[in-house]
Amino acid sequence: MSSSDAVRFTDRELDIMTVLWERGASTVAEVREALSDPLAYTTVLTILRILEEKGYVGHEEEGRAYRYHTLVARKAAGQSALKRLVDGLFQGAPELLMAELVQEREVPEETLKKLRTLLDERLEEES
Amino acid sequence: MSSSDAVRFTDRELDIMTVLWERGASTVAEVREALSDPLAYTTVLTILRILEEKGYVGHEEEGRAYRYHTLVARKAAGQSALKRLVDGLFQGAPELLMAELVQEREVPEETLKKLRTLLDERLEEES
DNA sequence: CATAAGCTACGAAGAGCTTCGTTGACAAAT
DNA sequence: ATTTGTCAACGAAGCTCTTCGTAGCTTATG
Repeated sequence: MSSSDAVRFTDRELDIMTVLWERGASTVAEVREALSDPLAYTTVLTILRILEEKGYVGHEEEGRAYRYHTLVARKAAGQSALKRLVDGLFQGAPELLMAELVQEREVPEETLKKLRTLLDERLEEES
Repeated sequence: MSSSDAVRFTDRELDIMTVLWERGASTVAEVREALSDPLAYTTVLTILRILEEKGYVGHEEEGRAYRYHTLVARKAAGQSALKRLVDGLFQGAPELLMAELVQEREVPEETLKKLRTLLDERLEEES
């Protein structure tokens, strides 16, 4: 069953969570520097505070600054978003989404082979 | 290559688009009735008008009412959302998303087998 | 003809998102 | 000791989303 999370990020929140996931715990200044869009210091701070309020990040004091860290795994966020996508646009049927991906032009053969391996493994452990 | 759409719906917009995709062209009253949440008539109308303004639906007069129809295929919306998801939460790597799906508990064996068939076909036509 | 019913158009109000300026605290540099 | 720099807190402003009430039009119904 797993928990009914509902982890969800706005566009900007996701930008910032991504920095935290990739860099690890960071200060406001560090996050700001890592972002591709040039945002004001206070803007980054504000969003970090909102993320904290929502329970997605936490912080520890480090000297006079805060160092923020994630409280949700990227994987959990991905699962949650994936479920939302399947439910919302793929009629709750994961296979429709899979088919879409498999048939997409841009996936290289290499990837498809890896996926088949994965699938085979999964199918074996099924029985 | 395809076009750089950026088809994107808010929660409520998606609710209504879904009705239109599933029922086909519909009047405001019909959409309203098909929705699971009880919304005021004008609320539905407003969102349909917004969707039209954004270019996602069109309408034709039918008697004194309008009949709304989609201008974007559900498939296109799905592809667009899928790309956004992969880029945003799966590091641009579709195989990560696929792995997630394949390893999910809830996908029945039947589905996995179908998917492998699909994969095999795709891999054959590759060479 | 008057009234009721069914529509669309308009606009407003509250909530959330995004952005940033200003303020006030504290420490480092002159 | 005064100035400069770095930081968090606060709050405001503009935008979108969501919801709905009211107004105004047109066609049936009494």
